[in-house]
Amino acid sequence: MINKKVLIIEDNNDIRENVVEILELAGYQVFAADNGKKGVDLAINNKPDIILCDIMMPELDGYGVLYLLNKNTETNAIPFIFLTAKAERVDLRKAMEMGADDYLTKPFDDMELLNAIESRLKKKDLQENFYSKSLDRIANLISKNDGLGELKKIISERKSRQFKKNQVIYYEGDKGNNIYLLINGNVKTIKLAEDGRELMTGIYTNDNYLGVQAILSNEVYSDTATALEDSLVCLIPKDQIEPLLSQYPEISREFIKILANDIREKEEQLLQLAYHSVRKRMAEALLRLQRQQNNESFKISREDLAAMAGIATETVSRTLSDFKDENLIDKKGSIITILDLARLAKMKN
Amino acid sequence: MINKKVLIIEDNNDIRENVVEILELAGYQVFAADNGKKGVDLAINNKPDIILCDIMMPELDGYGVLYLLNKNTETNAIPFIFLTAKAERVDLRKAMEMGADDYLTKPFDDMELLNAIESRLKKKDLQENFYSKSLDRIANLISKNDGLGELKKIISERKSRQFKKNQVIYYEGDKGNNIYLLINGNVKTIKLAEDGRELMTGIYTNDNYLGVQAILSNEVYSDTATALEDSLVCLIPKDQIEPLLSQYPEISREFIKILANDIREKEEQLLQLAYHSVRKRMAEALLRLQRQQNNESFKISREDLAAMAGIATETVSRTLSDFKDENLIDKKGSIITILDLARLAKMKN
DNA sequence: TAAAAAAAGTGATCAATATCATTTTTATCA
DNA sequence: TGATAAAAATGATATTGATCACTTTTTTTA
Repeated sequence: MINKKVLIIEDNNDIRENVVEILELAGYQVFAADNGKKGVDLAINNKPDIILCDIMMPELDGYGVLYLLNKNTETNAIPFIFLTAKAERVDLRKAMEMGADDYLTKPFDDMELLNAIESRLKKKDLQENFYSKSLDRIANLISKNDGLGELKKIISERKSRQFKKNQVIYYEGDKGNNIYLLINGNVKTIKLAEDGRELMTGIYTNDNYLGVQAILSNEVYSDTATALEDSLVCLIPKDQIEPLLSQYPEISREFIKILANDIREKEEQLLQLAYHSVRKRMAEALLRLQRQQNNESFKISREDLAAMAGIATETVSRTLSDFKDENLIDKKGSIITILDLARLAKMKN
Repeated sequence: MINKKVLIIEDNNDIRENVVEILELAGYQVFAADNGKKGVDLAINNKPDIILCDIMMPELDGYGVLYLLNKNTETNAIPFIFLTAKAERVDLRKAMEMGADDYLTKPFDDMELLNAIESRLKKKDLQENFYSKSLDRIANLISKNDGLGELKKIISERKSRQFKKNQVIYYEGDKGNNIYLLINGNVKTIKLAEDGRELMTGIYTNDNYLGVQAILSNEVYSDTATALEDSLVCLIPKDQIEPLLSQYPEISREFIKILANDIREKEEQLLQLAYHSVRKRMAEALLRLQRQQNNESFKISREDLAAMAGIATETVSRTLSDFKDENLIDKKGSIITILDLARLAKMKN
């Protein structure tokens, strides 16, 4: 087996050299950088299997490193571990939402370090394993004719990428670079109103494509996609999609269907927002979740429900309580179970 | 010049024979049917230039004849004149909205009959003339490469069809048979809520395509398209579109763009419906109309405005009155003029 | 051009739901 | 596990915009 490559980015010489020593002893091939900029360069040129990175650094701090590596399709799937002093822990949450996979609090001992690296590499392996298994399912979805075969090939050759709960996959207004195929997990797309309230424009699950509209129309993303739970995603770059579209009409057809469906759903949603009561909109949102998850039980925050139905969170709470009293649903914390699907669907107001 | 062909459908022998006699004397080639069914057959087989049709008839009444001929792409562009007894005038309005071009009240004299036919044929000629002139404009829109050239050819070979104000072009739930290219006029698409209120999902003007989503996804129309004013439309049948899609990726691309745009607009509308105040939604609707018509002044009913913004007509009246007081708009009857575009666009609530 | 019909506008009232403030429950972390 | 933070629920209140009933204006038709 070839030695795994580790990149350490850390400005403190003592710590950095110490880490290099330990890792080399443990049999890893180690690259080291003493600031963020050099670190990013090393990452891009050497494609390490895992990256350790300090937060407070001159030139480019750890957040910046993570941000840059995430933007790059060649490096965004590499596991990323932050090294942090206790004081910096406050804003670590944001970092985790940006896509960091783990963090180590300084000072850490040898075993802590080695365990963290090993377990993260193992998780990554499991993930890739899972991805290649998922490809069979996807292969079945994409029927067998020529053009779609090409699409399948591209998907199977791409690396998957894990997005953590609440991590943003793309932002509204970002230049569209990828179509995202959701292998496993749940993702919402939202639009932000001027006053900061958000409206959920879509909710996606296994085998759904995200960002199709922006890529195919050559525009920026028109909404923000956020993982509702840890989600495994395959990124299909625009420049790989485009030649397929001109060559294989079947692929265009496939995407046209996705878009057309999207329009139908959005029109339905429009009608609901315009004229349905809050009760009815709540019911519709619950049914949509049930359909999406293919399960009577699901976990969702009141905030997300509010964004789905376009109402206030307090009103969501009240309406859900009413529904529970009427034995339409059951709820325990953030887990909601639909008890009477038929009656929920027939709700008049 | 070849004699124009006239079809008369009338169960009363005296009237029918009299009409045949007059028309033949006037130099028309005349076909006659004594009931609706035979009339429809004759129309389909002989492609008359104009059809005269009684309303009250055995077998199939005049409305049924009009309905059937409208459904048929070969006959739906033929001018259609109703012959009606005074008593039947009450429900004639519906007939006109179904697409009848004129009506004659029985009894009518020779000159009335001949004038009606002649003026209708002349109008039809003018319309076709206008259509072929419009084709240049459309040719410029559709750029020059191969596939789009094919599309252009199809459009230029198709007959145009005139829809009258308030006439329905297609209904929500109808099997999608055509893409409609709006040559001239204004069309709205609406969805009907269970309680009968309608929400405008789109508004279309010159050079816009209608029904694309249904045709490309092979589904039924997801909304109802109605002419807001007399509108000239080119019908492009599904079976002519489909081979183009598989052959020419440029055409798929063209339609993909249309769909993607549609999604963007609908998402924007969703956000507005969800969180914007009535004032703001009214402002957005007015701006949308201004953009659409490319003119600060436009004619629109309070009812349509209500359907656009998803609010009650009375509230539309009130809000417009407020806007007028604030010198944002001017209004005279159903004609609204935007006075302060910038301030309307910046409206906060 | 007058009469009739339709559309638009207005006032009063009411219901739905947002908002604010607070309490209770659930989830997270050392 | 207990402490702390976050999420959910609840109560009181305010506001928006729908609805109903009616008047006025505009448009259509004979």
